[in-house]
Amino acid sequence: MAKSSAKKKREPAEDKVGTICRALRRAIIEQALEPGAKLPEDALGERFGVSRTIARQALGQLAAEGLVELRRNRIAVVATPSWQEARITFDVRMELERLVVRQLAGQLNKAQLAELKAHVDKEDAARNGPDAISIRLATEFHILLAQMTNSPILTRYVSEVSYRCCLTLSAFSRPHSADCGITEHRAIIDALAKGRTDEVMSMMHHHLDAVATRALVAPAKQRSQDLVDILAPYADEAEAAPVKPRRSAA
Amino acid sequence: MAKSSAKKKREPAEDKVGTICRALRRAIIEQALEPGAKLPEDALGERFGVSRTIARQALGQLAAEGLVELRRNRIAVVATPSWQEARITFDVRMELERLVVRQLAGQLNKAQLAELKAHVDKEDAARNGPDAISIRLATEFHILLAQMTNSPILTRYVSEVSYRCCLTLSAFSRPHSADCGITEHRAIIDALAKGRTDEVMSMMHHHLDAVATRALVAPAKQRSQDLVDILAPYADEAEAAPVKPRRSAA
DNA sequence: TGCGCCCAATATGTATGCACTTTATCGGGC
DNA sequence: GCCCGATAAAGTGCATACATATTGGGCGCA
Repeated sequence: MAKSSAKKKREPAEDKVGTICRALRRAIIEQALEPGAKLPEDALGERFGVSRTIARQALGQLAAEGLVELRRNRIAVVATPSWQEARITFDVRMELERLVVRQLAGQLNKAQLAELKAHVDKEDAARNGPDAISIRLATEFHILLAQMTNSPILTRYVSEVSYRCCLTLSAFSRPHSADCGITEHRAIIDALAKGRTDEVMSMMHHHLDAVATRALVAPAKQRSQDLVDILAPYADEAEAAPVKPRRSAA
Repeated sequence: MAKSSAKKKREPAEDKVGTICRALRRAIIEQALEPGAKLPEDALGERFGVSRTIARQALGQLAAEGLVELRRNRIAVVATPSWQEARITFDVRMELERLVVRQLAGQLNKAQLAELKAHVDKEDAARNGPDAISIRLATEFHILLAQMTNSPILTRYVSEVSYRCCLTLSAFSRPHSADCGITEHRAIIDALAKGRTDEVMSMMHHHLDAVATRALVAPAKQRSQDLVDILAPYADEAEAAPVKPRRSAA
């Protein structure tokens, strides 16, 4: 809302790379693109009406965010987070979001609080819709919080790690096990409004811990992954040698 | 073109983009490139013997890491962190590194401990050398720790935020005020070896807090920046006047 | 003298072409 | 029938070319 007010005759900044990135990000977190899905530069370029150059830049950016994997001379694919990485990813996210609410506690004005509540209402409305939408909205709630800190780097890190958690959810969690608790979101808003710093930090901690636990209770859904992914955790045991897991000829 | 025999030579993968990134990163954290320094694609390409395409990709990656600023249709420049961003950057770093040592406490083998000690010895040897080298080595110590967690994302985030802290140091700290305490590094290694998790987390916290405090005691050195940088915070109010909550500039 | 406009030099934004690598297809030997 | 090597197709790696935007300087006019 506030961001469109300062626009004058600002042309469509022509940010083609950003457009493609946003589209792909959304497709990925809504699970339209599952982990491992191929992303050929040609196809992307054709779909978005740009050349491979632009598609390639977009893929590069998403790779920097950890959402896609870029292998030399190979088709880029949607990243496939490993199970043990999932744990630490959620840990990182917990700490970052604790920082966010620490910054925000007691600092939000009425407009911001209203925006947050409106967003949770949207989550509520989408509760019975497809899982993917719920997950996206829940993630966007956390990103919205981060943006309100007015700190670019905190926003960037929280966004990235949240998207990555989304990806993890889409890789490991069973249907309906991954929804962010809407009630907890409301409680966090309330605690933020009242400026109870320690309390809201603790709430955020437990909230994300609950999400992680619900999602990672068991390494389910592994069946759909490639064989090498299933074997990855076992291969790690013997990682003392710098040997790289090579995919056996199928 | 059949490989006549079973000879499979692994080429050095020719990672040109990565090479340029590493070179620029190092130049930036050693303050050979100060914040605000221009980075024209042509010049980079010529210097590294590649085309603009590659130089551009490298700049894109560094921009994703927050080390360079990319403005549309304008020459890329080394990022100029703002003073209030510096505070939150160090906060993020503190939390991330607490996670690192939490993972590592009591888990390191002798070879790893020896590697850490050897690195601190290098820091010690460089103590009387140029500041830039000391800062780089101190930063690399923290990155080395992160790498030992064997977690790519933790490594990536710690690296990025550490580099960014370096950049902040180079922008704000006065000579000799920024050196990481070597004694504290040794103490951290010792506590890690003894597996005292809570203690080492606390030590890391205070260690980084001390670095931040030494570095950010006062917004000095602003004078050396370009005028536009000094005026940036004030310009922000002009262009986004409407409803944006204003942060008080020190 | 000083202000403002126009134009060339410079630099970025993007598409396209070519070389090389990987992958898929197909035919022959065991 | 199955495995293996050759060959074609597909895709990426990279450089170059051209279009467009910004910057700096010179010239004219008040």
